[in-house]
Amino acid sequence: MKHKLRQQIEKIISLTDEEFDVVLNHFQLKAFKKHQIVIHQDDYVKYDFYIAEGLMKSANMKPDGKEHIVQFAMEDWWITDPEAFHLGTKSKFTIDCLEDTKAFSLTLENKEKLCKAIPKMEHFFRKKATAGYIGLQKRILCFISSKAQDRYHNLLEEYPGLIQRVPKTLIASYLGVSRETLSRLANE
Amino acid sequence: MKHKLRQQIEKIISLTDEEFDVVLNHFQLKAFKKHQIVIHQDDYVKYDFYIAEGLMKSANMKPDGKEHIVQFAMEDWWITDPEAFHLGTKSKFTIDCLEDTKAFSLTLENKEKLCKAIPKMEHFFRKKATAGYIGLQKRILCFISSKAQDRYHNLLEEYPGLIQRVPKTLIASYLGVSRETLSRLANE
DNA sequence: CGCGCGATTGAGTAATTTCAAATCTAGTGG
DNA sequence: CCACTAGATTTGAAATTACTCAATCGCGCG
Repeated sequence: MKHKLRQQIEKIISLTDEEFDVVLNHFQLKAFKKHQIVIHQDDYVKYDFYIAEGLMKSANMKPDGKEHIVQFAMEDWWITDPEAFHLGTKSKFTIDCLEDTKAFSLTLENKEKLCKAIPKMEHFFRKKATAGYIGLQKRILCFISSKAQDRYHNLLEEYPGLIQRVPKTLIASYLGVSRETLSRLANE
Repeated sequence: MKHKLRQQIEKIISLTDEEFDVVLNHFQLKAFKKHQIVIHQDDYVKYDFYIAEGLMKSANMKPDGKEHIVQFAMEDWWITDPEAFHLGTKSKFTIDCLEDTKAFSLTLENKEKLCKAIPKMEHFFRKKATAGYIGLQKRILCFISSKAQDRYHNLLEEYPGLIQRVPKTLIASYLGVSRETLSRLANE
Protein backbone atom coordinates (compact mmCIF):
# COMPACT_ATOMS: atom_id res chain seq x y z
CA MET A 1 0.00 0.00 0.00
CA LYS A 2 2.80 2.37 0.98
CA HIS A 3 4.54 2.06 -2.33
CA LYS A 4 1.52 3.48 -4.15
CA LEU A 5 1.67 6.63 -2.10
CA ARG A 6 5.39 6.85 -2.69
CA GLN A 7 5.04 6.35 -6.43
CA GLN A 8 2.39 9.04 -6.55
CA ILE A 9 4.64 11.51 -4.81
CA GLU A 10 7.71 10.54 -6.79
CA LYS A 11 5.95 11.35 -10.02
CA ILE A 12 6.61 14.94 -9.04
CA ILE A 13 9.53 14.99 -6.61
CA SER A 14 12.10 12.41 -5.54
CA LEU A 15 12.49 11.22 -1.98
CA THR A 16 15.11 9.30 -0.07
CA ASP A 17 13.94 6.36 2.01
CA GLU A 18 14.38 8.43 5.14
CA GLU A 19 12.34 11.26 3.72
CA PHE A 20 9.58 8.93 2.71
CA ASP A 21 9.50 7.53 6.23
CA VAL A 22 8.91 11.02 7.52
CA VAL A 23 6.19 11.54 4.96
CA LEU A 24 4.51 8.28 5.82
CA ASN A 25 4.47 9.14 9.50
CA HIS A 26 2.24 12.07 8.74
CA PHE A 27 -0.37 9.86 7.14
CA GLN A 28 -2.65 7.23 8.55
CA LEU A 29 -3.84 4.32 6.47
CA LYS A 30 -7.51 3.59 6.88
CA ALA A 31 -9.90 1.00 5.51
CA PHE A 32 -13.52 1.80 4.76
CA LYS A 33 -16.41 -0.29 3.65
CA LYS A 34 -18.78 0.31 0.77
CA HIS A 35 -21.39 2.93 1.67
CA GLN A 36 -19.34 4.15 4.60
CA ILE A 37 -19.37 7.90 5.01
CA VAL A 38 -15.99 9.49 5.38
CA ILE A 39 -16.93 13.17 5.53
CA HIS A 40 -20.39 14.38 6.57
CA GLN A 41 -22.00 17.45 5.07
CA ASP A 42 -22.26 20.25 7.66
CA ASP A 43 -19.53 18.69 9.78
CA TYR A 44 -15.96 19.84 10.12
CA VAL A 45 -13.42 18.11 7.94
CA LYS A 46 -10.47 16.44 9.56
CA TYR A 47 -8.80 14.75 6.63
CA ASP A 48 -7.62 14.91 3.09
CA PHE A 49 -7.55 11.41 1.57
CA TYR A 50 -5.24 9.79 -0.90
CA ILE A 51 -6.99 6.74 -2.27
CA ALA A 52 -4.80 3.68 -2.62
CA GLU A 53 -7.60 1.33 -3.56
CA GLY A 54 -11.32 1.77 -4.10
CA LEU A 55 -13.62 4.59 -5.05
CA MET A 56 -15.31 7.51 -3.33
CA LYS A 57 -17.64 10.27 -4.36
CA SER A 58 -18.17 13.78 -3.07
CA ALA A 59 -21.71 15.11 -3.28
CA ASN A 60 -23.71 18.08 -2.11
CA MET A 61 -27.23 17.54 -0.87
CA LYS A 62 -29.65 20.40 -1.56
CA PRO A 63 -32.49 21.27 0.80
CA ASP A 64 -34.91 19.81 -1.75
CA GLY A 65 -33.23 16.44 -1.30
CA LYS A 66 -31.36 16.39 -4.59
CA GLU A 67 -27.83 15.12 -4.59
CA HIS A 68 -25.19 16.66 -6.84
CA ILE A 69 -21.90 14.91 -7.35
CA VAL A 70 -18.91 17.18 -7.79
CA GLN A 71 -16.18 14.57 -7.80
CA PHE A 72 -15.36 10.91 -8.08
CA ALA A 73 -12.02 9.72 -6.77
CA MET A 74 -10.47 6.41 -7.57
CA GLU A 75 -7.00 4.95 -7.07
CA ASP A 76 -4.30 7.59 -7.07
CA TRP A 77 -6.69 10.49 -6.55
CA TRP A 78 -7.06 12.83 -3.63
CA ILE A 79 -10.38 13.77 -2.17
CA THR A 80 -11.77 16.00 0.55
CA ASP A 81 -13.83 19.16 0.76
CA PRO A 82 -10.87 21.45 0.11
CA GLU A 83 -12.62 24.56 1.32
CA ALA A 84 -13.71 23.09 4.63
CA PHE A 85 -10.43 21.24 5.07
CA HIS A 86 -8.18 24.23 4.48
CA LEU A 87 -10.35 26.93 5.99
CA GLY A 88 -11.75 25.03 8.92
CA THR A 89 -15.34 25.65 7.88
CA LYS A 90 -18.15 23.11 7.72
CA SER A 91 -18.26 20.76 4.80
CA LYS A 92 -20.58 21.41 1.90
CA PHE A 93 -20.23 17.81 0.83
CA THR A 94 -20.77 14.27 1.97
CA ILE A 95 -17.99 11.98 0.88
CA ASP A 96 -18.66 8.26 0.92
CA CYS A 97 -17.33 5.02 -0.49
CA LEU A 98 -18.80 3.42 -3.59
CA GLU A 99 -16.60 0.39 -2.99
CA ASP A 100 -14.51 -0.94 -0.14
CA THR A 101 -11.69 1.56 -0.01
CA LYS A 102 -8.24 1.94 1.47
CA ALA A 103 -7.00 5.48 1.82
CA PHE A 104 -4.18 7.41 3.41
CA SER A 105 -5.58 10.21 5.52
CA LEU A 106 -3.79 13.46 6.27
CA THR A 107 -4.82 16.10 8.77
CA LEU A 108 -4.33 19.77 7.96
CA GLU A 109 -1.92 20.04 10.85
CA ASN A 110 0.19 17.20 9.50
CA LYS A 111 0.02 18.57 5.98
CA GLU A 112 1.47 21.87 7.13
CA LYS A 113 4.03 20.17 9.36
CA LEU A 114 5.08 18.00 6.48
CA CYS A 115 5.62 21.01 4.25
CA LYS A 116 7.85 22.54 6.89
CA ALA A 117 9.76 19.33 7.52
CA ILE A 118 10.27 18.53 3.84
CA PRO A 119 10.02 21.60 1.65
CA LYS A 120 9.89 19.41 -1.43
CA MET A 121 6.47 18.33 -0.21
CA GLU A 122 5.29 21.91 -0.38
CA HIS A 123 6.34 21.79 -4.00
CA PHE A 124 4.47 18.53 -4.45
CA PHE A 125 1.27 19.91 -3.01
CA ARG A 126 1.58 23.04 -5.10
CA LYS A 127 1.84 20.98 -8.26
CA LYS A 128 -1.06 18.83 -7.16
CA ALA A 129 -3.22 21.87 -6.47
CA THR A 130 -2.28 23.36 -9.82
CA ALA A 131 -3.11 20.14 -11.62
CA GLY A 132 -6.43 20.06 -9.82
CA TYR A 133 -7.17 23.60 -10.88
CA ILE A 134 -6.42 22.74 -14.47
CA GLY A 135 -8.75 19.78 -14.34
CA LEU A 136 -11.61 21.81 -12.95
CA GLN A 137 -11.13 24.53 -15.52
CA LYS A 138 -11.49 21.95 -18.26
CA ARG A 139 -14.66 20.72 -16.67
CA ILE A 140 -16.08 24.21 -16.49
CA LEU A 141 -15.32 24.86 -20.13
CA CYS A 142 -17.11 21.63 -20.84
CA PHE A 143 -20.16 22.85 -18.93
CA ILE A 144 -20.44 26.20 -20.66
CA SER A 145 -19.54 25.10 -24.12
CA SER A 146 -20.89 21.57 -24.57
CA LYS A 147 -24.25 19.96 -24.70
CA ALA A 148 -25.01 17.17 -22.25
CA GLN A 149 -24.31 14.57 -24.89
CA ASP A 150 -20.82 15.85 -25.55
CA ARG A 151 -20.14 16.06 -21.85
CA TYR A 152 -21.08 12.42 -21.56
CA HIS A 153 -18.81 11.30 -24.38
CA ASN A 154 -16.07 13.43 -22.94
CA LEU A 155 -16.38 11.61 -19.66
CA LEU A 156 -16.30 8.25 -21.41
CA GLU A 157 -13.04 9.17 -23.06
CA GLU A 158 -11.40 10.65 -20.00
CA TYR A 159 -12.42 8.03 -17.49
CA PRO A 160 -13.42 4.93 -19.40
CA GLY A 161 -13.13 2.80 -16.27
CA LEU A 162 -15.58 4.85 -14.28
CA ILE A 163 -18.71 3.81 -16.17
CA GLN A 164 -18.10 0.18 -15.31
CA ARG A 165 -17.76 0.92 -11.64
CA VAL A 166 -20.59 3.32 -10.80
CA PRO A 167 -24.31 3.31 -11.55
CA LYS A 168 -25.43 5.61 -14.32
CA THR A 169 -27.62 7.56 -11.93
CA LEU A 170 -24.45 8.86 -10.32
CA ILE A 171 -22.85 9.65 -13.64
CA ALA A 172 -25.94 11.68 -14.49
CA SER A 173 -25.63 13.59 -11.25
CA TYR A 174 -21.97 14.28 -12.00
CA LEU A 175 -22.84 15.56 -15.46
CA GLY A 176 -25.66 17.73 -14.18
CA VAL A 177 -28.48 16.02 -16.07
CA SER A 178 -31.36 13.84 -14.97
CA ARG A 179 -30.85 10.08 -15.11
CA GLU A 180 -33.59 9.82 -17.73
CA THR A 181 -31.86 12.27 -20.00
CA LEU A 182 -28.57 10.46 -19.61
CA SER A 183 -30.23 7.19 -20.45
CA ARG A 184 -31.63 8.63 -23.67
CA LEU A 185 -28.33 10.27 -24.51
CA ALA A 186 -26.34 7.13 -23.99
CA ASN A 187 -28.41 5.23 -26.55
CA GLU A 188 -28.02 7.95 -29.16
CA MET B 1 1.83 49.61 -8.20
CA LYS B 2 4.43 47.51 -6.43
CA HIS B 3 2.72 47.83 -3.09
CA LYS B 4 -0.40 46.11 -4.42
CA LEU B 5 1.61 43.07 -5.38
CA ARG B 6 3.31 43.11 -2.02
CA GLN B 7 0.03 43.43 -0.15
CA GLN B 8 -1.39 40.55 -2.13
CA ILE B 9 1.52 38.32 -1.22
CA GLU B 10 1.62 39.43 2.38
CA LYS B 11 -1.96 38.38 2.88
CA ILE B 12 -0.51 34.88 2.96
CA ILE B 13 3.16 35.15 3.91
CA SER B 14 5.32 37.95 5.26
CA LEU B 15 8.33 39.30 3.45
CA THR B 16 11.27 41.49 4.39
CA ASP B 17 12.05 44.43 2.14
CA GLU B 18 15.00 42.51 0.75
CA GLU B 19 12.90 39.49 0.02
CA PHE B 20 10.27 41.57 -1.71
CA ASP B 21 12.97 43.10 -3.88
CA VAL B 22 13.94 39.63 -4.99
CA VAL B 23 10.31 38.80 -5.67
CA LEU B 24 9.79 41.95 -7.65
CA ASN B 25 12.82 41.25 -9.80
CA HIS B 26 11.13 38.13 -11.07
CA PHE B 27 8.14 40.08 -12.32
CA GLN B 28 7.77 42.58 -15.09
CA LEU B 29 5.17 45.32 -14.94
CA LYS B 30 3.30 45.78 -18.19
CA ALA B 31 0.59 48.13 -19.38
CA PHE B 32 -2.06 47.04 -21.85
CA LYS B 33 -4.80 48.88 -23.61
CA LYS B 34 -8.45 47.97 -23.83
CA HIS B 35 -9.04 45.19 -26.38
CA GLN B 36 -5.39 44.27 -26.40
CA ILE B 37 -4.76 40.53 -26.54
CA VAL B 38 -2.37 39.21 -23.97
CA ILE B 39 -2.52 35.49 -24.69
CA HIS B 40 -3.58 34.08 -28.06
CA GLN B 41 -5.49 30.84 -28.37
CA ASP B 42 -3.32 28.14 -30.00
CA ASP B 43 -0.16 29.99 -29.07
CA TYR B 44 2.27 29.10 -26.35
CA VAL B 45 1.85 30.92 -23.07
CA LYS B 46 4.76 32.88 -21.68
CA TYR B 47 3.21 34.55 -18.68
CA ASP B 48 1.04 34.34 -15.65
CA PHE B 49 -0.42 37.77 -14.84
CA TYR B 50 -1.21 39.44 -11.57
CA ILE B 51 -3.58 42.31 -12.30
CA ALA B 52 -2.83 45.49 -10.41
CA GLU B 53 -5.38 47.58 -12.24
CA GLY B 54 -7.96 46.86 -14.90
CA LEU B 55 -9.85 43.85 -16.12
CA MET B 56 -9.21 40.88 -18.40
CA LYS B 57 -11.18 37.91 -19.59
CA SER B 58 -10.17 34.43 -20.66
CA ALA B 59 -12.27 32.84 -23.36
CA ASN B 60 -12.26 29.79 -25.57
CA MET B 61 -13.34 30.11 -29.17
CA LYS B 62 -15.08 27.06 -30.64
CA PRO B 63 -14.74 26.10 -34.29
CA ASP B 64 -18.33 27.26 -34.82
CA GLY B 65 -17.26 30.77 -33.82
CA LYS B 66 -18.84 30.80 -30.39
CA GLU B 67 -16.90 32.32 -27.56
CA HIS B 68 -17.08 30.88 -24.07
CA ILE B 69 -15.72 32.86 -21.15
CA VAL B 70 -14.16 30.79 -18.40
CA GLN B 71 -12.78 33.59 -16.27
CA PHE B 72 -12.83 37.28 -15.56
CA ALA B 73 -9.92 38.76 -13.65
CA MET B 74 -9.91 42.16 -12.04
CA GLU B 75 -7.61 43.89 -9.56
CA ASP B 76 -5.84 41.45 -7.28
CA TRP B 77 -6.58 38.42 -9.42
CA TRP B 78 -4.24 36.18 -11.33
CA ILE B 79 -4.92 35.05 -14.85
CA THR B 80 -3.34 32.84 -17.49
CA ASP B 81 -4.12 29.55 -19.17
CA PRO B 82 -2.75 27.47 -16.31
CA GLU B 83 -2.55 24.28 -18.31
CA ALA B 84 -0.61 25.79 -21.18
CA PHE B 85 1.51 27.90 -18.86
CA HIS B 86 2.57 25.07 -16.58
CA LEU B 87 2.76 22.28 -19.13
CA GLY B 88 4.17 24.20 -22.05
CA THR B 89 1.28 23.28 -24.31
CA LYS B 90 -0.66 25.58 -26.60
CA SER B 91 -3.28 27.80 -25.07
CA LYS B 92 -6.94 26.85 -25.23
CA PHE B 93 -7.88 30.44 -24.46
CA THR B 94 -7.55 33.96 -25.69
CA ILE B 95 -7.00 36.40 -22.88
CA ASP B 96 -7.66 40.05 -23.58
CA CYS B 97 -8.28 43.32 -21.79
CA LEU B 98 -11.76 44.67 -21.21
CA GLU B 99 -10.22 47.89 -19.87
CA ASP B 100 -6.81 49.50 -19.88
CA THR B 101 -4.87 47.21 -17.61
CA LYS B 102 -1.64 47.15 -15.66
CA ALA B 103 -0.36 43.73 -14.74
CA PHE B 104 2.73 42.07 -13.32
CA SER B 105 3.84 39.26 -15.58
CA LEU B 106 5.73 36.19 -14.45
CA THR B 107 7.37 33.58 -16.65
CA LEU B 108 7.28 29.94 -15.64
CA GLU B 109 11.04 29.96 -15.38
CA ASN B 110 10.95 32.88 -12.98
CA LYS B 111 8.13 31.36 -11.01
CA GLU B 112 10.14 28.22 -10.37
CA LYS B 113 13.29 30.21 -9.68
CA LEU B 114 11.42 32.34 -7.22
CA CYS B 115 10.14 29.28 -5.38
CA LYS B 116 13.70 28.04 -5.06
CA ALA B 117 15.06 31.41 -3.98
CA ILE B 118 12.32 32.10 -1.46
CA PRO B 119 10.63 28.93 -0.27
CA LYS B 120 7.90 30.98 1.34
CA MET B 121 6.81 31.84 -2.18
CA GLU B 122 6.28 28.18 -2.91
CA HIS B 123 3.93 28.24 0.05
CA PHE B 124 2.25 31.34 -1.32
CA PHE B 125 1.66 29.76 -4.70
CA ARG B 126 0.37 26.58 -3.12
CA LYS B 127 -2.17 28.56 -1.14
CA LYS B 128 -3.14 30.50 -4.23
CA ALA B 129 -3.61 27.35 -6.27
CA THR B 130 -5.66 25.82 -3.48
CA ALA B 131 -7.85 28.90 -3.23
CA GLY B 132 -8.32 28.80 -6.98
CA TYR B 133 -9.33 25.16 -6.83
CA ILE B 134 -11.87 25.95 -4.15
CA GLY B 135 -13.36 28.73 -6.23
CA LEU B 136 -13.73 26.53 -9.28
CA GLN B 137 -15.32 23.76 -7.29
CA LYS B 138 -17.95 26.19 -6.07
CA ARG B 139 -18.59 27.24 -9.61
CA ILE B 140 -19.00 23.65 -10.74
CA LEU B 141 -21.45 22.92 -7.98
CA CYS B 142 -23.32 25.98 -9.15
CA PHE B 143 -23.44 24.59 -12.68
CA ILE B 144 -24.73 21.17 -11.77
CA SER B 145 -27.12 22.20 -9.07
CA SER B 146 -28.56 25.58 -10.06
CA LYS B 147 -30.72 26.88 -12.81
CA ALA B 148 -29.40 29.70 -14.94
CA GLN B 149 -31.37 32.22 -12.94
CA ASP B 150 -29.79 31.19 -9.66
CA ARG B 151 -26.36 31.20 -11.24
CA TYR B 152 -26.96 34.78 -12.30
CA HIS B 153 -28.05 35.92 -8.85
CA ASN B 154 -25.13 34.08 -7.37
CA LEU B 155 -22.79 36.01 -9.60
CA LEU B 156 -24.42 39.29 -8.65
CA GLU B 157 -23.81 38.55 -5.00
CA GLU B 158 -20.26 37.32 -5.38
CA TYR B 159 -18.99 39.97 -7.76
CA PRO B 160 -21.38 42.91 -7.58
CA GLY B 161 -18.82 45.16 -9.23
CA LEU B 162 -18.46 43.04 -12.32
CA ILE B 163 -21.90 43.76 -13.77
CA GLN B 164 -21.13 47.45 -13.89
CA ARG B 165 -17.90 46.90 -15.74
CA VAL B 166 -18.69 44.37 -18.44
CA PRO B 167 -21.47 44.09 -21.05
CA LYS B 168 -24.18 41.59 -20.24
CA THR B 169 -23.37 39.60 -23.34
CA LEU B 170 -20.10 38.59 -21.69
CA ILE B 171 -21.80 37.76 -18.42
CA ALA B 172 -24.11 35.47 -20.37
CA SER B 173 -21.15 33.74 -21.95
CA TYR B 174 -19.57 33.29 -18.52
CA LEU B 175 -22.79 31.78 -17.16
CA GLY B 176 -23.20 29.49 -20.13
CA VAL B 177 -26.50 30.91 -21.38
CA SER B 178 -27.45 32.91 -24.43
CA ARG B 179 -27.61 36.70 -24.04
CA GLU B 180 -31.35 36.63 -24.74
CA THR B 181 -31.98 34.15 -21.96
CA LEU B 182 -29.91 36.21 -19.56
CA SER B 183 -31.83 39.32 -20.49
CA ARG B 184 -35.12 37.62 -19.71
CA LEU B 185 -33.76 36.17 -16.50
CA ALA B 186 -32.43 39.47 -15.28
CA ASN B 187 -35.87 41.10 -15.50
CA GLU B 188 -37.51 38.26 -13.59
C1' DC C 1 -28.46 63.75 -37.02
C1' DG C 2 -27.32 59.09 -37.74
C1' DC C 3 -24.31 55.22 -36.83
C1' DG C 4 -23.17 51.27 -34.02
C1' DC C 5 -23.26 48.58 -30.12
C1' DG C 6 -25.63 46.50 -26.54
C1' DA C 7 -30.02 45.14 -24.62
C1' DT C 8 -34.64 43.67 -25.15
C1' DT C 9 -38.73 41.34 -27.09
C1' DG C 10 -41.44 37.92 -29.78
C1' DA C 11 -42.28 33.55 -32.01
C1' DG C 12 -41.14 29.11 -33.19
C1' DT C 13 -38.07 25.17 -32.23
C1' DA C 14 -35.09 22.13 -29.67
C1' DA C 15 -33.43 20.19 -25.49
C1' DT C 16 -34.25 18.81 -20.87
C1' DT C 17 -37.10 17.90 -16.90
C1' DT C 18 -40.70 15.75 -14.40
C1' DC C 19 -43.67 12.19 -13.22
C1' DA C 20 -45.39 7.69 -13.91
C1' DA C 21 -44.96 3.23 -15.40
C1' DA C 22 -42.65 -0.63 -17.40
C1' DT C 23 -38.25 -3.44 -17.68
C1' DC C 24 -34.29 -5.35 -16.45
C1' DT C 25 -30.71 -7.34 -13.26
C1' DA C 26 -28.20 -9.12 -9.43
C1' DG C 27 -28.43 -11.10 -5.14
C1' DT C 28 -31.16 -13.72 -1.50
C1' DG C 29 -33.51 -17.28 0.64
C1' DG C 30 -36.24 -21.29 0.05
C1' DC D 1 -32.83 -24.01 -9.58
C1' DC D 2 -36.58 -20.89 -8.95
C1' DA D 3 -39.19 -17.08 -7.02
C1' DC D 4 -38.79 -12.76 -5.06
C1' DT D 5 -37.18 -8.19 -4.09
C1' DA D 6 -34.57 -3.93 -4.30
C1' DG D 7 -32.12 -1.16 -7.09
C1' DA D 8 -31.01 0.45 -11.61
C1' DT D 9 -32.37 1.50 -16.24
C1' DT D 10 -35.43 2.54 -19.76
C1' DT D 11 -39.54 4.48 -22.05
C1' DG D 12 -43.54 7.56 -22.79
C1' DA D 13 -45.92 11.92 -22.63
C1' DA D 14 -46.65 16.47 -21.02
C1' DA D 15 -44.59 20.58 -19.13
C1' DT D 16 -40.77 23.55 -18.60
C1' DT D 17 -36.69 25.82 -19.90
C1' DA D 18 -33.46 27.55 -23.01
C1' DC D 19 -32.04 28.36 -27.80
C1' DT D 20 -32.18 30.53 -32.37
C1' DC D 21 -33.37 33.93 -35.48
C1' DA D 22 -35.27 38.22 -36.50
C1' DA D 23 -36.82 42.63 -35.35
C1' DT D 24 -36.87 46.55 -32.35
C1' DC D 25 -35.42 49.71 -28.88
C1' DG D 26 -32.10 52.85 -26.41
C1' DC D 27 -28.21 55.39 -25.91
C1' DG D 28 -23.63 57.45 -26.40
C1' DC D 29 -20.53 59.47 -29.62
C1' DG D 30 -18.60 61.43 -33.70
